[in-house]
Amino acid sequence: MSGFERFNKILNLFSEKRSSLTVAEISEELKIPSSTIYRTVREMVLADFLESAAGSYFRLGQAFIKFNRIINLSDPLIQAGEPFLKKLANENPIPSTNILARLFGDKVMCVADFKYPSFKNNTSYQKGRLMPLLYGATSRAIIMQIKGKRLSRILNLEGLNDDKEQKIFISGLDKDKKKGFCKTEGQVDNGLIGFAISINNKKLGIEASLSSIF
Amino acid sequence: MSGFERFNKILNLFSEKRSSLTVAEISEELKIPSSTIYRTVREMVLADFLESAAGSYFRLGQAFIKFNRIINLSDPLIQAGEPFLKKLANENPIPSTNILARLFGDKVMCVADFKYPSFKNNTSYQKGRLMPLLYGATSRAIIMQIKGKRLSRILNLEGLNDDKEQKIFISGLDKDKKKGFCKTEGQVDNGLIGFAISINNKKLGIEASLSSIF
DNA sequence: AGTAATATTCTCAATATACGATAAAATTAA
DNA sequence: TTAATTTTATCGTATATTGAGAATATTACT
Repeated sequence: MSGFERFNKILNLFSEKRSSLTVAEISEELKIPSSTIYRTVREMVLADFLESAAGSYFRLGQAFIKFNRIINLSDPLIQAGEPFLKKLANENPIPSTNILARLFGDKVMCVADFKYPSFKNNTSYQKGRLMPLLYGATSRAIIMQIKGKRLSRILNLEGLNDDKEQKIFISGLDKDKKKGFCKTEGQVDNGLIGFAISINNKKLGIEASLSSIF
Repeated sequence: MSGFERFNKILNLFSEKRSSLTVAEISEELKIPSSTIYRTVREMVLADFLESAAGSYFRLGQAFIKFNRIINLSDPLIQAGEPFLKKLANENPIPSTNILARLFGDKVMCVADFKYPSFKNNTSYQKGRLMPLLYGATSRAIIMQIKGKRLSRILNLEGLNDDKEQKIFISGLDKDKKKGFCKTEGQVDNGLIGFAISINNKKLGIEASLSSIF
């Protein structure tokens, strides 16, 4: 295993549910001797990718907050779209959450959001959370842009293996394409309605969507 | 140079001002052959720490957005303090920005903020931005907690080398300690006033502050 | 405080792997 | 199309990384 691979594997042990780990736990998970993990963890702490917490636990470090800020300030999609999100929320007569989401590999991630103050529901699309591609208007308006082999590869990855089902799904997408927007109800969050349109920029390699959820 | 070190050095070339780089630029900056950089960058792209942009440029990748979210959801200081920030802003008769900041090494970083909607000024303390320790109430309420050798080591690092000046600075801190809070005017942002109190938790190794700026 | 238990760092020799020079291929620009 | 640039692949060598185990430091407990 290469050095970087280990580094990456360690970080990916951290999750919403498991936000701190001991060296012993990391060592156990990755089946790597703890002397090696100690060394790597020390490096990562020094570089602020991890920080040591109480009880010999380690947590994700401030480097992520720092780099996240740089992305927010510089990402062309976020820069272009964020002001628009507020406008959208304020002009919408119904209180809503408004989301800018992007395709990364075979997952969708919300990269910017604006929640109208009086909108009280919780939505599953949250900045930084990876979401599956098949459900919800936010995701559909993205997958709508993909076609041919790439599309069916992704559908398979997402568990839509059956040929018939794929065809039905794709013909549904085609209808939305003609309409120019997606509307879904309760596909992701019970009781919530999503409206979405596609955004893309070939030059920048961006496949995204803009959506309102209410 | 170790693999991890290179990885870290590459990431730290990215900044607010320079948010995308080519392999040639990275190679030039780090004085490392581009064949090596290509290999490393490829690994980093694969792991979502970088993403390729238009014109053979590379940008910081979505991994940072993802891990930043995990931190926001799990960091004990943010979890405990964030709801309080809103309350503070709403109860304050003057529109303000309210900030939770933490010490990392020898720099202060804002980790959570809440800006009252009608507060229109821009403040230098922004989530994820590293700030120097010596100026502004936000930082003073943190450095107030440090003493002895560690304090003077940090003061030296921050450029306060003169012995006399150090004493003056420290006696100023002592006065604030007695008062129990810090108040500064225009030390960081012209025309803005900051109020701050210290927060710390030895068990968690957290040295922080809660501040209102208006 | 003193002792036991854990956590962390250090040492060192074997080995894997990262390195960089260069060539080849692929992509982009003209 | 050709030329220029970007990216990947190859490969022998040097070197950094590895893991076992010892040594030390820190924490927990009595």
